[in-house]
Amino acid sequence: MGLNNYSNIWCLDFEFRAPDGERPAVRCLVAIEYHSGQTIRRWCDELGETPPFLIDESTLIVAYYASAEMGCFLSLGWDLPPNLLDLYVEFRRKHNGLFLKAGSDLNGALIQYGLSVIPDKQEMRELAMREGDVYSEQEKSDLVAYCQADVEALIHLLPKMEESIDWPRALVRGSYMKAVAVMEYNGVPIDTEILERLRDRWNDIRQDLIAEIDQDYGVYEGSVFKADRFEQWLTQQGIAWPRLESGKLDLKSDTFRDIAKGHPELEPLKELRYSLSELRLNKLAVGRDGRNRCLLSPFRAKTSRNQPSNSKFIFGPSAWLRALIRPAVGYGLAYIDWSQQEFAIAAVLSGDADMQQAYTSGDPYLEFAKLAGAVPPEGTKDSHPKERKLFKNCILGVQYGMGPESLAQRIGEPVIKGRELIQLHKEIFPDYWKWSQAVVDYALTSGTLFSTLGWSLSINSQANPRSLANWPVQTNGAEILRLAVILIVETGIAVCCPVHDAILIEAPLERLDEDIRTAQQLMQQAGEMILGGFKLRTDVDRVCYPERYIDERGEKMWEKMMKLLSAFDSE
DNA sequence: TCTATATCACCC
DNA sequence: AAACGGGTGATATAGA
Repeated sequence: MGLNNYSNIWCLDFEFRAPDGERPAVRCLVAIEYHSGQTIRRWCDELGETPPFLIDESTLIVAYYASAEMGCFLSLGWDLPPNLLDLYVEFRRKHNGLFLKAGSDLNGALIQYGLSVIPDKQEMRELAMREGDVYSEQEKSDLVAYCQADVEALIHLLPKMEESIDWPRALVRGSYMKAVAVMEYNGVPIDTEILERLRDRWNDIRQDLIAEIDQDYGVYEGSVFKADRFEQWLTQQGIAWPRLESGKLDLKSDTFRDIAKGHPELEPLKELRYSLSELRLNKLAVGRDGRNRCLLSPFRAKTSRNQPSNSKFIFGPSAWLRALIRPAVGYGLAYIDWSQQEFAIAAVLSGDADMQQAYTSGDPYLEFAKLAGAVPPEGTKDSHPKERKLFKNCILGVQYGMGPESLAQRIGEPVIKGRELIQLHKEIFPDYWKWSQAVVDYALTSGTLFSTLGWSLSINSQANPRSLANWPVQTNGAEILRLAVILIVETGIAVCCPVHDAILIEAPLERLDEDIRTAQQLMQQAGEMILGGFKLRTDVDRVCYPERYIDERGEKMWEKMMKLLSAFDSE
């Protein structure tokens, strides 16, 4: 397996315009065949219904950040190539965890391999991004030349990177980049009418909230919370307030919550600070067709997770804003997520049979509580909610390496309770703890961790052991997600986006349930592929037009905002 | 006055 | 030194 398996290797790059929320508008394409040097240069009006070169099973397409190029294929109505190698992804894989001064973009990779960089031409990028499609002959030729420089760089980079390409799994990652392009092309349907109203009334809502509540405090200057004014107010009221080590007031919402218990007069201010921190939707990237689209930034995180911009992506800001997600007429949506995915992954990777059994029981949190003797065998979620909550917090905390103090704080119990819970976890799932320690030891001695499908992490000596122990779990989770997305997109189901351990799909109402079933099967299958046959469960949130997607955590906030909005609009 | 840093809030 | 993993981003304040 390798480059010599292919009779044609086309390195290619497009220039295109893609404003926030819109699909790419192609400007031009340059492709160079690696062996022959055959060069194809095309302005968009010279591109037809199929690519200007043959793409078959013996062809390899090579690009840097290939989701962009695949997005251009989709815009042009072309079939996506069967074999795709993304040098960005392979570069990330090879250097993940290392500090790269020049970063991981194309120039960063060129520098890393001692190749000459491409001068950054701001004017060329602006030329590609220009509105409309009227270009002079000179401009066209300049932009094509700029595009060609990138492809020539790829031609030089490919042999330098050849040795470190992780065949054949690089092709799986390439397939994911195709699926990413499809998801970015699809996007998430948004209720643009309410979005516009919220945006228009943004400042009114802010000012209204502040004016109403701050009259009793006088701690805001315009819309800015001033720490020194708050300090004055505290002195007047004779309230002692905790400080950070730096000497500044500790203004965490948790601190507000704790103090407000003894000083209920703080309650409205606490609420106000919370509400204001939630007002964020000005950067949400919504196209003219009312769909949220943004770069999903695959493989950006150290764990290879996608890392879309939180402000552009509808799943980035707080959960109440997700009520803006609404299927179009005749359509439905389904948010399908794996149940307790990381618990299951840890159970399988560690080979801890009791953890696996706890997962298989259907409710690992309750099962843990039963194994610990805190809940009788016949107990249920409803009969023992408090116990279940404690053991749930313990499981979730342990996954991230939480200590007894933090756990105790989280569950609002004395430290001894936190210690007791973690001790129970150690006694009941000893194989997990052995494995977890072994991962850290291996990481620190070998200097590298690998996932099932070859994603890797280079480790330096000051690595955080909690981070190391969690890395295989999160990384294999990311791999399961990628496989599932590849499989689901390939069946033709419309996937809107991934959300770490979940996938949002869209379908005409008459096909929705069938697509949900298929997607769930494929999500289970993806889990089995990574976890040696272990079966992961999934949960579904199903929304049909004219409903909107409501995340229960944000329901109250959404209603509050809608109330404010209609109050303003009826004025 | 502008930028860097610290801190915080949110997501999975 | 801290003791909750992986992230992005807004904001207030300190510092150049």
